[in-house]
Order: sequence, then C-alpha cells, then structure tokens
Amino acid sequence: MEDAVAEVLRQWQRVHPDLDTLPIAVIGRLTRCATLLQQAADAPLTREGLARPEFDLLGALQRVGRELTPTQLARETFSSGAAVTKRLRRLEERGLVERRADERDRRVAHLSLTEEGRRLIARLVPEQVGYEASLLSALGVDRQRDLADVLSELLVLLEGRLGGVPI
Amino acid sequence: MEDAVAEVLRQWQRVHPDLDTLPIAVIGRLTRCATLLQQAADAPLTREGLARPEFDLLGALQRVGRELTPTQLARETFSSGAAVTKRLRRLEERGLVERRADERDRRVAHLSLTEEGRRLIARLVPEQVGYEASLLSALGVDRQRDLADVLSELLVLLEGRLGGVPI
DNA sequence: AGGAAAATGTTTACGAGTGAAATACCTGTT
DNA sequence: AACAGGTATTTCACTCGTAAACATTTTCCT
Repeated sequence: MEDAVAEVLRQWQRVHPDLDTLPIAVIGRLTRCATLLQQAADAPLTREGLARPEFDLLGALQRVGRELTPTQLARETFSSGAAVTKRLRRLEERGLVERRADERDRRVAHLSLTEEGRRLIARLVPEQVGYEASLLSALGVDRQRDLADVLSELLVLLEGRLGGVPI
Repeated sequence: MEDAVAEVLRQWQRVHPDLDTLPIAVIGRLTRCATLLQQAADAPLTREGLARPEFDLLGALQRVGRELTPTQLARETFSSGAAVTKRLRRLEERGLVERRADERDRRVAHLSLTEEGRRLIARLVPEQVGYEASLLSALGVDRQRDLADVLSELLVLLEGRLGGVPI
C-alpha cells in the first residue's frame, strides 16, 4: 500500500527530473501526518467543547503543577501572547482557570486551574492519551519509538538553528 | 542535547506516573516539528509574497502538468473547496493562474498556470526544495530516509483509518 | 530622584480557514 | 417536458491566530 505523497513525488520527479525530492518526502509527509493527527486526535477534546490549544493550556498548568503567568504560558504552549490572552478569557469564563494578581509587580497575573478545571483535565488527559495511543497502535510500539527518536533529533536541530528558546 | 518535548514528558510522568507517554512523545514532537518547519521553510516563498498554501496550489498545477478544476485542486492540496476559492481569487488577481470555462458543463472551471505563473514556480520550486534540504541537512541523508519511511507507514495507517480519499 | 528603556499583558485590525447555506447547473427518470 | 436528486463552485457568518500598537508598570542608569 502506498501513501498519498508517493504519487506527488513521482509527479515532481517527472517534471523536474534533476530535483532531489527527499525534502518533499520528509516535509510533505510530516505536515500531512500532523494535519491528519490533529484532526483525528481531537475527538475526545471536542466532545468536551475544548479546542486543542485550550487543552494544551490547561495541560500546561496541570503538568507544571504551579501557577503560571501569561508569558510563561505562551512559552510553555509555543504560542503568542495575544493567543494566550484570548484563550484565557474563554477558559476563565468557563470557570476552568482563575487569575490571581501579583502583589509585588502589578503587571503580572498568576493563572491556575480551578477545582473544576483540575477535575476536567485529570479526567481528560488519560482519555486523550489513550485515544492517541489507539490511533498510533497499528504502527507498533517499536516503530513508534523509532519515530519519536528521529523526530527528537530533528527537533533539536530545528530549535537550535531557528534560535532556540532562551530561558 | 535534549529537545523541548523531553521536559514535558517528564512533567507528565511526574503528575501521572501510570500514564504511557509514548503517544505524547510521538504526536507532540510531530506537531512541533511541523510547526517549526512550516515557519522556517517558507522563507523563500515569503520573499516572493506567496503563502505556503498558495505555493502548494501553484505546485499542484505544475506537477500534474494539466488543467485542474477547483474540486480537483482541493483534493490535490488537501484543503476545503472554500479555501481553494479564496486562494484562486488572489492568484488570478496576481496573474499567476487563469481560468477557462468548460463548454460542456458550465459549472466547472479549468485552472492553469499563466506564463508568468509557470516562470515563477519553475524558478521557485528548486529554490524552495534546496532550502528545505539545507534545513534538514544536519540530520543526515540516511536519517532523513528513515524518517520519510516511518512517516509513510504512519500516513498509510492514518489515511486508511480516517476514511481515505476514495477515487 | 528622574527619565529613558524594557517588560507584561491586552486591544485592535486584519487575513485566512471552516462548515453550512446558497447558487447554478446537469442528469436521469417518469 | 418536468421534476427530483446530485454535483461544482461560490458566498456567508464565524472563529481563531497574528503582528503591531497601546497602556501600564518596573528597572536601570546617571
């Protein structure tokens, strides 16, 4: 069985016979897999009325286990400050996240999960990860580990090259 | 050297000691790599005032080597019909793509590259692919092939499971 | 102390994608 | 011929992310 990118590679090869198509094979498949996974993997979230970026934000608060400022949340979820502001508004309105003012520096806010947010995320994370595992299961655990390892290598290189995240 | 996801995995492990984090290792890294690559890899395109999805559309016309209808373009670029409509409007305004009416069925349109579009894409594709190759080069060609192979396996599985594209 | 510079967070204007509805057209059946 | 049903494409209303501008507050330097 052949994937959807194989035909694309053949087409490019025919039009540009001298072109090295390896980058397309890697990047094309990477972005395609990411798109499909993001669509598919969000089913448990969507049932709870959460979008993936909102889930990521809640998850960040859960996994670091302490309050975070909006800027820290932006770093932690690899997103812009403006995006975090918008997501926080929705999550605060839903009562999943609460805000505490810093008494020393009046610019900064400290965000934490409410009791309800904690309950939701504690229930949702195992469900979500389990569902993701089932999506990947056909690949076999060893093959998944191979994939995670190569991707980790690539990630180090990309983050280094593109000006990694300074602390 | 460690990638940005490794710390996230440790944090989850500490909060949910019984959680199998392999799916996060795979999917988290996959989406993070895809994001970084898409930001980084678009530099040559951006210089020409093209967005990635517009480039993909032009590329599809170039590599199949014949006219395509909007619906075929949507399939070919994995996007929705509405998105194709919007992109076509911009590309037609820029004179890179032209439209021919079907004389038999007056609903359908046939899109093709203009001479200018052909010139642009013929120049841009080798430049773009070369730039992508340089982004990946630190990984080594063999490792890139490994990656492409696992991703191809995964893609087959995902496309099969998520209701692949019937002809 | 005092003002420039930097940092934090929010707001704003805008562009792009989406699903659903709308539009226009074709095809087959009666 | 007429109509039901299906297809191709566009439009619409909406959501979300972004970059840039903004307001506020702190820090730094002299």
